[in-house]
Order: sequence, then structure tokens, then C-alpha cells
Amino acid sequence: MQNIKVAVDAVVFGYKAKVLHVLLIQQKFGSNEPYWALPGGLVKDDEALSDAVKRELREETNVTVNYMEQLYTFGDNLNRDPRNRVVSVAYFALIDSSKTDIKADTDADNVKWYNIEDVPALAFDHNIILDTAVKRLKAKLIYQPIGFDLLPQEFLFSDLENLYCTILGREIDRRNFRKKIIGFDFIDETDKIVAQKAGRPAKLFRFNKQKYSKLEEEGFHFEIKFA
Amino acid sequence: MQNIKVAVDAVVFGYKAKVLHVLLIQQKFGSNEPYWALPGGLVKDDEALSDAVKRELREETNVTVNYMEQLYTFGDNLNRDPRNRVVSVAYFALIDSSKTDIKADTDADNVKWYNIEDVPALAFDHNIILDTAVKRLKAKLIYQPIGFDLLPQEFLFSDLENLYCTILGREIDRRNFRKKIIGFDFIDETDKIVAQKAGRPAKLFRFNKQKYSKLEEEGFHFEIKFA
DNA sequence: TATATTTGTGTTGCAAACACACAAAGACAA
DNA sequence: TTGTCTTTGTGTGTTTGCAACACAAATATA
Repeated sequence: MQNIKVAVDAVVFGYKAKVLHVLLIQQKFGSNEPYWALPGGLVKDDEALSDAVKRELREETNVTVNYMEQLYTFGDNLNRDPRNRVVSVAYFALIDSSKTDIKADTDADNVKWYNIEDVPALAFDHNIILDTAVKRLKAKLIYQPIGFDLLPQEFLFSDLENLYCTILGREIDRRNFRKKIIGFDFIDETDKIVAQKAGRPAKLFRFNKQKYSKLEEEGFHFEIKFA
Repeated sequence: MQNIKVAVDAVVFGYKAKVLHVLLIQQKFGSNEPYWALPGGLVKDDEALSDAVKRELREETNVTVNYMEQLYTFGDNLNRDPRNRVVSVAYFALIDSSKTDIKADTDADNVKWYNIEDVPALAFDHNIILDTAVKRLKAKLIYQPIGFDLLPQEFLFSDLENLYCTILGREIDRRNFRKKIIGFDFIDETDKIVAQKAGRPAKLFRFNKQKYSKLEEEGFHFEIKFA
């Protein structure tokens, strides 16, 4: 008779003001110390894995994600949860954090966006899960158009560019970047113009998912690579 | 009290004579019909997931793999196993099938290499798992040097080329392919020469993992792309 | 000795990436 | 009003890397 529990955990990324954030919740570990942890929990007997993640996210943080995929299943470390043998199926999600406005620190449910650079020691093996997710994010960003799922529907080119720079952690030539993205032909130019703090006002753009899907069917492969 | 079982399954690929094979075993499903299935089984309480796969492979097929990684966890379909709620963590493995000589059809344990084109209806959702693995193989082949794990340590360039052609299902210019691979500088040329059925005898080559690891550390990214 | 077959090595043209420069459009201060 | 600062938007040459080629070398076989 097998006695292993199945859990799900979610790594939810948000991007705002040139900073990559991750969504964490606080839980009581044992008795005294309140560890921060990834949202997640045990799967119900009659519940699909992906439904379990969505439920936990709804219950614990009340966010709805733009993009979600399975990340990895953590079950090699037998003591990742000291109370029980727990195998955790981790998910990877992206959110437009301009839409969902979680008040940092003050939320009643103890939910918080952490700057990815300032994440503390987390419960269980959640730091490892988070690292895996960050690697996946960096990798996917260059061969799939998931960056748009971190931005508002309508965004400035400079935002997109900064997103790539901060997440990948390197400089990008603004002009070549713009040319390349425009050249893909799945970006729609709106006629809305936004004034900047300083400098020339900028047009708003949006990602056209229909156009992208069509190109993908025709064998097109997205890719951003810059030295 | 949760009542979900955790299993592992393995998709093991082999390559021989310009054909991609997958390793299947036969099991008794219910009472009468003997379905073919992927090797796998329930995880033990005190056993890491990756150890469970290796154990099952040893017990059921007696092969040792060259490469293994976690593929995906199948747990959205609640009835993938009609007897129980079972979540299966699938693994993806490659083998040099010239080394391990499993006699097709005649093996006592009912193990068989199936041509990937002739796979029958499998038990549970194993056809879906297999499809996922094939997609992963095709994708990985172009951005990681895993093709070598399907070949003998010493191989002919034509073998490598044919492997890429059959798995990716398209033509490759022999000369450009060779130049590109040689240019990577992680292939060692042996001084062994093998006579062909017809034509000029060919040199044996080998993949130098040390050289590759070093290049990778220096930021090199493997990639094979041909129109 | 000629032919078929497979291995091994160049060459050349083109398209995409890279490294740049500069004009356009506003805010702000003198 | 004018000049400066800042950010957006567009263009241009150079270099690199890929794709499409041709041909010589080394064997088996007829």
C-alpha cells in the first residue's frame, strides 16, 4: 500500500517597473516560524492537476494568470516535506501585474509580490523550484512570445525592451530589437499615443495572437537572440 | 485523506538501421487482452522518482540508458488508469541500441523494440505519453547534442546524418551538415577506418563530452537548423 | 579498365544579424 | 522664444553565417 501525497505548487511571475516579481504566500510551518512559500497544496482525489493549481491560486491569492504550463515534478528528495512523503508537481505562470493589484505587505491573506532578487529562504524546497522556474522563464523568453503575457495588452516598445533586458540580464540594441519584433508581423500598432516623463511621446502596441498562431501553423519559429 | 497513487513510466528510444524504435513491454490488462505498454510502475514510499524509473527499467527490460530526463507528469485525466487515480511521472530516455541487444519478439519478459511508425494502441494513455516524448525528442535534437546518445561511441558521419534525417523527417545537405558539426569542435576524429558496402571507406568519429561541456560553460549553444 | 557508390573538401551568393548615426517630437528651463 | 535634454522612431553600411552548389578521392564490382 503506497503512502505518497501529491501536491501542486505554482511559480507566478509578474513584471512591473523594470523588476521581475514572484508571488509568495506566508504559512505557519510547525508552530513558530512563519516561512514564505509558493502558493500550492494537496490535490483532491477527483481533481485534475491543472485544476488543483488554479483552485489553490484562487483560494490563496485570488489572481488569474495569463499563461500557465507544467514546470517540473519534484519527487527525488524524500524529505522535501519533513512531515510526509510529498511529490509536488510545480507549475509556471505569468501574469499582467498591472491588472491585478495585490497590495504589497498589507494583504489580509499574507500574499506578497517579491522582487526576484530579494527572495528569502522559503519553505521546503521552494527555492529550488523557484530557480528552476527562473531558468525556464529565461529560456522560453527567447524562443516563445511569452513576454507579452507579463505586459498589459497595450504596451510601449520600451517596456517590452526593458522586460527582455531585466529578465535576461543583458543589454539589447534598442533599434535592432524593434526592427526584429516589427519584422515578425504579429504586432499591431494602435493609434494611441502616450506622453512620457521626458522625450517624444510613444505609440502603444499590442500582441496579435491570431496573427502569431497563423504564422506558427505556417512553420514560423519565434526567436530573439542578441549578442 | 488523499488517495492518489504515484507511478513512473519511461519512454526509451533506440535507433538502428535508419529506424527510430521505442521500448515496449506487454502486460495483462484486467483479464483477457494483453496490451503493450511503456515500462513503468508504482513508486515505493522511500524511493526517489528517478530511482523508481531506473528500478522498473532494470526489472522489466534490463536495459541501461545513456540519457534520461523527466518528460512530463500526466495527471489531468482522472481515469487514465480505470482501476485507481494514478498520477504518472513520465521519463524520456535514450539508448545505444547497438550495445543492448534485446531480441525482438522472442524475449522471455515480453519486451520488444517497436518501430516508432508501427506502434499499436497502448495501455492507459501511453500513446499520448509517447507522442509527447517524440515531440520532445525532435525538439531537443536541434538544440542539444543528444543524438550521440542514440549512437555507438564511435560512429560514421553518415550514421549521424541519417539519424537526424529519419527523426526530424526531412532531407539535410550532407556537406553543410558535416561542416557545421565539425565546426563545433567537440567531435574527435579517430584513425579507425571502416569499409563500406560500396564506395570510399569512412573514418569513425566520436563525441567528446569534455570538450562539449567546456564549450557550454563558455556560453556556447548547440544548434542544428536546416531548411 | 571502366562504372557505380560513398566519403571528404571547397567555393560562391545571399540574407540576416550587428554596429552604428541621425532625425522627430515633446518637456523644461533660461 | 530659444536652446538643451530626453526618448521615440527610421535608416545605412559591414560582417557573419547559412544555403546551394561542384568536384576530387577511395573503394567494390562488372
